[in-house]
Amino acid sequence: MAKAASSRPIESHAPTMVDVALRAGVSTMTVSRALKEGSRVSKATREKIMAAVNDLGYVLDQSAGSLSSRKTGFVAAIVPSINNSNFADTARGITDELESTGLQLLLGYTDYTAEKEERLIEAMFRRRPEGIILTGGAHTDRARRLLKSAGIPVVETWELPVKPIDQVVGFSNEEAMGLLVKTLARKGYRKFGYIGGTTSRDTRGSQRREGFIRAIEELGLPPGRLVSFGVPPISIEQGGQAVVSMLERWPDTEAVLCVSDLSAFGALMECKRRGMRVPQDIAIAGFGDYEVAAFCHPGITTVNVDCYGIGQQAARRLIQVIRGDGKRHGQEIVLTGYRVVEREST
Amino acid sequence: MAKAASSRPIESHAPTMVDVALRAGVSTMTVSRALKEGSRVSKATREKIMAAVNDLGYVLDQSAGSLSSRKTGFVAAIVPSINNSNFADTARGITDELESTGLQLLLGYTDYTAEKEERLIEAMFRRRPEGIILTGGAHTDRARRLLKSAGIPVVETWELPVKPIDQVVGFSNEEAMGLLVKTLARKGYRKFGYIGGTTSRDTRGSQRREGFIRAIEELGLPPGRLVSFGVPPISIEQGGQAVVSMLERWPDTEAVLCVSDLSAFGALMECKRRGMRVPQDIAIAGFGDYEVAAFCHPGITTVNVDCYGIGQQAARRLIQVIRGDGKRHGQEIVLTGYRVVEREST
DNA sequence: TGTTGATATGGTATCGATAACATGCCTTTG
DNA sequence: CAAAGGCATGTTATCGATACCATATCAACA
Repeated sequence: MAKAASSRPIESHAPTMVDVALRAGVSTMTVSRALKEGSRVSKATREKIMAAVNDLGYVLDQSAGSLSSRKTGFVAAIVPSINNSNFADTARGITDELESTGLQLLLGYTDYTAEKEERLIEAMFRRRPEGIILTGGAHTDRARRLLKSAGIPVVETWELPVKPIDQVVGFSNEEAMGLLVKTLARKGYRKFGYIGGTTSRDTRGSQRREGFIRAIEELGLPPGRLVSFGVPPISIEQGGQAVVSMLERWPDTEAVLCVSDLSAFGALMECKRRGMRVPQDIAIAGFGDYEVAAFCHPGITTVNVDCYGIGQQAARRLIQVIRGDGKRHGQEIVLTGYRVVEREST
Repeated sequence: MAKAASSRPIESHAPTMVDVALRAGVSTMTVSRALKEGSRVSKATREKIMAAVNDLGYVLDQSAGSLSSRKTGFVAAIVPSINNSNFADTARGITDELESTGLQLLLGYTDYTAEKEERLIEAMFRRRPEGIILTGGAHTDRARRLLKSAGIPVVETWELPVKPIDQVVGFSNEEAMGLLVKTLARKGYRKFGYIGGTTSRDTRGSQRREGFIRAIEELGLPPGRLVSFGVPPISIEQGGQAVVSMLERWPDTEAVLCVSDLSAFGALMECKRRGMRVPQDIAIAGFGDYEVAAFCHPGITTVNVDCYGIGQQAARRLIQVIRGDGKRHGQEIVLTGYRVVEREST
C-alpha cells in the first residue's frame, strides 16, 4: 500500500459542527439547536444528530458560540487566596450555585494585593465574563474604572465597602470583632491583646483590628495591646511567635484575640507548649471558625462567618441579573450573619 | 430637543478593536499587533494606539482572538476538592507557574467522584483548553476517550496510574504509606491500626490503605486493624470518631495511621480529650504534612508530599508541550519526592 | 377546500479578532 | 545608482458557532 496515499488526511482536524451536520444530513443550525437545551428539534432528528456527535466525538466549541451569541457563560471571582479555607469555602459556594446554570467560574487569587487584583480583573475581562465577584471593597482606581465601565454586575463580598461599586454581600468585620470583645468582657476579661498582620494589605484584618480598638474604648477598658506580626495572611506559626512577643511585653495579658483562627491556633499551641493553661492563665480567641478551631483541644472561641453562604448569595445575585429576572439592578446590600462561638479557650 | 433623536446611540456598545483602530488612524491589524508582545510596531504608532486604548477603556477580547488564532490560552485543571489544603497548594503551584506564560487556569472540583470528573472534562473541553491537568488515574471510560482524542497534552498527578494517558507527575501513595509503617515499626510499634474513608472514591486513600496492609504483611507484624469511617474526604471530626471506634474494638492498639493529617489531628485531639497520652498510650500519624500537623501539640508524625511542586511541575510539562519546545511528547513520568516527618506524636 | 398557525428546518450574515499574504517605503551595499 | 532586503502597515479571508429571518410541511378549523 502506498504510504499515506489514502485520500483521508493524515491528521484530521477536530470535528466541527459542519462535520456533524453533514453526517446527520441536516444544517449546522439544527445541530446547534439540538445541542442546546430548550430548543425545538424533532425527536428523530435529535437522535440522528446525537449519533453523529458520538461517532465523531464532537464537543461543542463555546468560544465560537459565545462570539456570535455574545454570551460567554463565564463568571469571574477573585479571592485573596485559595489556600485559606474561608475563601475556599466561598469559592465552593459560588461554584455550587453556578453549577445548575451552565455558567462557568473563572477563579483568581490576589495574594491580598490590590495591584494583583487589578491585573487579574483585566485578564479576566478579556474573557468577557457576564458578572464578577470580588472580595472586599479596596481596589485601585484603574480597577474601579474597569469594573464600572464593564457593564456587568459586580458583587463585592466579605466586607461592607464604604463606596460600593454595585452589589454587596457581606458583613461588618469591625462590628463582628467588636461583638467578640464585648462577649469576652462580659465574662470578666479586662486586659486584652490583639494579634494581627503588619500591613494594611488585608483590609478585613485592618477592619477587625479597628473593631477591637473601638470596642475596648467603648467599654472603658485599659487600652488594648497590639502585636503586629508578619505579612498577611498570618500563619499558624506566626500566631505562635506573636503570642510569645505579646507575653514578653505584657505578661499580664488576660485575653488574646487573633485576626484569624489560624493565628489563634498557633498561639494556643505555643502557650500549651510552654505549659500555660488555657483559659486559666490566658484566654485565646480567633476569627472565622475554621474546622481546626472546633476540634482542637481546648476548642477555640471564635466568630463564625457564613463563608459558603457568602459565595452562594453572591452567585445568586449575579445569576438573577444575568438571567434577567428583570429585578432591580440597583445597589443592593445583603448582610450575611455572623455569631460568636464560645468554646473552652476563653 | 426631540427625545433620543441624537445621532449618538443611547447605549454605545463596548468598544471593539475597530473603534480603537479608527481613533488611532490605523488598521485593526496594527492594533492587534500593538497589543501583542513581541510584534513589531513603530514606537509612534504604538503610542497612538495605547492612547486610543486608554481613552476608550478598551479591553482585548480573547474569545474572538482565540477563534482565529486557534489558541485559547486556557489550561484546565481538575482536583478532587479545593477545600483541601493539599490540593489548594497544587492549584497554586499550577497558577504560579502559568502566571508568566499568559495562560489562564480553568479550575474544577470533582468531589472525589469520577462521574463529576467526566462532566467537568466535557464542560472544560468546550472551552478548548490547550492542556489539562488531572488528579489521579481513575477516570470513566468516556472520560478516557475524551482525553485521548482531544489532541492536547494531559498530565495525571498525585498518583502513578497503572495505565497513564499521557504524562504523569506523582508518587506512589502505596510506597509512601509503606515507608511510614516501616519507620514506625523500627521504633518498636507492632500493633498497628489504620483509619480511612469507607469507599474507594478516594483512590489515593485506597492506595494508602493498600500500602499499609502490604507493609504490615512484609514486616510479619500482627494483621493491621482497619477502621473505615465516613465518606472521603474524611474530616477532623470523623477522625476523632474513628479513633474512638478503633479503641473500643482494639484497646491495645499501639499506633494509629490515618489517611490524612486532618483525620489524624481529629484522632489526636479526641485522645487528648479522653486524657490519653500521645505517644505513650497511643501513637498517631497522618499523611500530607498539613500545616496543622506541624504546629499542633504534640506535633503529628506524617508524610510530607510536595503538593506545590506537583502543581508546578505538571504545569511546566504542559507549558513545554504547548509552547512547543519540540521536546519528546511521549509518556513521561516524573516522580515527585515524599519523606516521613517524625514528630512527637509517635 | 382554503386559510391559519404551529412546528421543524435551512440560508445568510455576523460576532471580533488574527493569519497570511501584499504593499510601499527606506536603508544598505557592491 | 540599481538591486536587494528589512520593516511597518494594510487587505482579505477566515476561525466555528448562532441570531435572524425565510421557508416548508402538516394538522386543525371554518
